[in-house]
Amino acid sequence: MARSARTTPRKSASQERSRHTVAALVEATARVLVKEGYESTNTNKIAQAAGVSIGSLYQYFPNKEALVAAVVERHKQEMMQLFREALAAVMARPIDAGVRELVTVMIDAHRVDPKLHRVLVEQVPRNGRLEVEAFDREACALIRGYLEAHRSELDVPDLDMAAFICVATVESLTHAAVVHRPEALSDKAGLFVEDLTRLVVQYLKGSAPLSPLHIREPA
Amino acid sequence: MARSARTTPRKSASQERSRHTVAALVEATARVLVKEGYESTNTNKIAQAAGVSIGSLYQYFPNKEALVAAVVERHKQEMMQLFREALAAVMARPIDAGVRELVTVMIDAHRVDPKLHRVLVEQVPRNGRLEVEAFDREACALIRGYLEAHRSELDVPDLDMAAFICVATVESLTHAAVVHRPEALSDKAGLFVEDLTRLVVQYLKGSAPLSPLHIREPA
Amino acid sequence: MARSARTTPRKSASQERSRHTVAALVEATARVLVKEGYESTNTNKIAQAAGVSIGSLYQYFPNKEALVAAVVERHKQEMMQLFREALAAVMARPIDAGVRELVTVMIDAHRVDPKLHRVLVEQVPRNGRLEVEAFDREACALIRGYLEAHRSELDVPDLDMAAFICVATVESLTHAAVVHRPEALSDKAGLFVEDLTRLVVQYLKGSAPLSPLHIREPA
Amino acid sequence: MARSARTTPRKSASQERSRHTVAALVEATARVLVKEGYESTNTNKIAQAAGVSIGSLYQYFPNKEALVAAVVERHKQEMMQLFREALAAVMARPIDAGVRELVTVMIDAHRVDPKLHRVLVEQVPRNGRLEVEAFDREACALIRGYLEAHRSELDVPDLDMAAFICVATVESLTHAAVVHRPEALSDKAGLFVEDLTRLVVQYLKGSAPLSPLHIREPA
DNA sequence: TATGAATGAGACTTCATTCAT
DNA sequence: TATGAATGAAGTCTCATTCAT
Repeated sequence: MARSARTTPRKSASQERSRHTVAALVEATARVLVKEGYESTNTNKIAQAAGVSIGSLYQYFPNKEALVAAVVERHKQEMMQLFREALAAVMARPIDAGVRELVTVMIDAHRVDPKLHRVLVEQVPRNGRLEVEAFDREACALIRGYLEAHRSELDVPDLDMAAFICVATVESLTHAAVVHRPEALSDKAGLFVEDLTRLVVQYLKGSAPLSPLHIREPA
Repeated sequence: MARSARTTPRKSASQERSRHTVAALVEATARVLVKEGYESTNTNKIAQAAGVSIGSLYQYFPNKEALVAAVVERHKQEMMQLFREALAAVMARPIDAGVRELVTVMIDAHRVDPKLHRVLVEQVPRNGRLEVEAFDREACALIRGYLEAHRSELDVPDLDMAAFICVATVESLTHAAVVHRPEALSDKAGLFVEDLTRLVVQYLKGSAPLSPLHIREPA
Repeated sequence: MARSARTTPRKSASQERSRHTVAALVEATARVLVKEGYESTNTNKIAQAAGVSIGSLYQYFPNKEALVAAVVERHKQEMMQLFREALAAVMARPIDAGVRELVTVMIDAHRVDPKLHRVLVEQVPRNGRLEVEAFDREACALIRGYLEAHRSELDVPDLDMAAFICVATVESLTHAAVVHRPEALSDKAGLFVEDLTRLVVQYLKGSAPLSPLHIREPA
Repeated sequence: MARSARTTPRKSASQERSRHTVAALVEATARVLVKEGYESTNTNKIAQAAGVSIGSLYQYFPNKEALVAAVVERHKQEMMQLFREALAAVMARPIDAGVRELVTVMIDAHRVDPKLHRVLVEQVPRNGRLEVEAFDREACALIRGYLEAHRSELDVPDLDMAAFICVATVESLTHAAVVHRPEALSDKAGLFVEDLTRLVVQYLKGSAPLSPLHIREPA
């Protein structure tokens, strides 16, 4: 199968035309992915959709996975960019207002190209190499910074754990809502945002410690 | 063909030998899936692993997808069974104790066959037909029953939304922890369970109305 | 492939139940052939259509070809029977009335089970063994007898050739009309019969010898 | 699938190399068909016989049927070409000389590649799509033109019917003779041509109205 | 650098036939 | 004698990738 190989572009596309070809290929991959699904996506279709010969495709990408990886990367960067900007804008605000804002931004981020997002999350195999890795390390690190800056507002023992839980919770609930319960976002607009915000904020602020009696010893 | 075709078994395996063959095939599919990953899994390997001829495989399953769907179904049923039992046992207990128990069970459930679970969730394409659908409707319905029974303890506006959020949160955090942060489960044993329980319980009990006033000092 | 083998039934179906099973299989083969076409006909479908197990099928027929051959044979016998009867009834009548009658009978014969006839003629491969052999030796022989009995009415040099030409002409034109020009049989009812009769009768009676001038020497 | 799919080539083979490949495939199909018969012909054998990879075969033809269809088409064109030329050459000649010439040409046409012709006619399933359609519409139309030009020589009520009968008669008798009675063409050379010519000419000229009175004494 | 024809491994699937029960 | 589960040879077709032009 020769399905070993790297997942990185072949040349750095220094020249103008090259850059254009590469961009066309990545864009075409995204389009084909959305239209056909991962299984039915193949390099011939991609090349055709890009208006590029199959030979040229392999000039720039060593294999199909590399193309998909490029799409994933581009998509991640777009979402991350929104997230970074939102976080910067929110850094100084207190937890609950900040979280609500971030939650709103995450939902919007999932709506940038929801069909593509869905294909990437649901159909693209994640073999270690090719991580959509929703609960991304970078997002965790960024959020950790925010939490640190607001340490005094929080009541959690471990910031790493807290960051992980926040990121994972928001990401997965947002994704689930966008994909499986679109009505939760439209019908009862606002309700989902509020609930999700409350979920996170209360967790972080830990207003009501659980009664110590209920703590079970590890099995 | 763009991957059409059904995903349901071909005969109901009325006779003894058939039943055995079908079981062997499903089991073999699970093993191959874990060992090879979804992409490299093919009907020949499955037939061989099952000690069955390729012809017999196609006697009972129209294609690879149907085999994988059977594995998914079996896996879902196993997890659901654990979940149902736990819920029944916990029904009378108050929210915080109950949630902690359920969270514990869910984590255990993810450890029944974590490698298989991971493959099913991460690599099996979910084309609508073949839903792993982690945040399963059935789980939501069951949890909704539990929440209803404890309505007085709760402070949430919408039980459907609450059930959805609980299920999705626990499922995805548990999965993420098992898969991406195994250390969170072993290193700081108990901490993850506690955090996750707290996350859910505080959300449900809504003890702290969201307002910037509620800033608490660290414990 | 093991596609060598005989084309004859395995047992003589001496017993009652056997005879019934054999008949059911032949009938089922005909039905499946009509419904599915030759290519898609297979022994499993035949067995199922006959309400007989695949094992039993092979008890009576060594292979698929034998089943089809049995259908062909049955069909040929049915048509032949009509032909024999008509010929007997017509034996004493003069050529043109006789031919008209025979032509009419042949057309009717093609309408007994035209769908089956079409499948047998158009789709069943004729590998020497399995001859539909439209211009059948037997028909030629029978017709030759009729022509002999009317030798004085005829103007043909060679009765074998004449019989062959008559049979082949009527058979192929009738078949072509039934299959490709059904309108020729319905729209202008009678016209086709008249034309075909005239074609044959004039040939046999040779009313107008071709002018000897036009005879070309063999190349 | 019950044999769906198209029967038309995939690309039009614009480039030189392509054209060569396509030609090689069609030629190889004809050779394999003759050597192995339709049933045993398969795409692997064709590709190998063409000295082309199986992949290339599928680049140009979607399936075996399409290849066979191309062979049928080519064969039909070749025969049609002979027929058209003969018809043009004969157009001005009177019916009996013209018909004799055309009959001779048709026999010769069947001898261009008689083995292939036999396989195409006898073994290739004719599923509507893939019509050998011996009594071809085009031939009927051409002959109709010839008959029209000689309307005054004829005594037939309907030219369409007459054209159909001529074409069908000559085609099927010629085929039957070539395939089933080769001796009729060699042993008594000329006799078959004469008989067939007489058959057609007398039918067309209708010199002898059908009536029992017209009994003639043997020559 | 671009092109697209060619490649061929290998996946999928069918179905005639056997054989243990 | 009937059954139908099992077999596996054989065929179809796809698609990632190469390479001559």
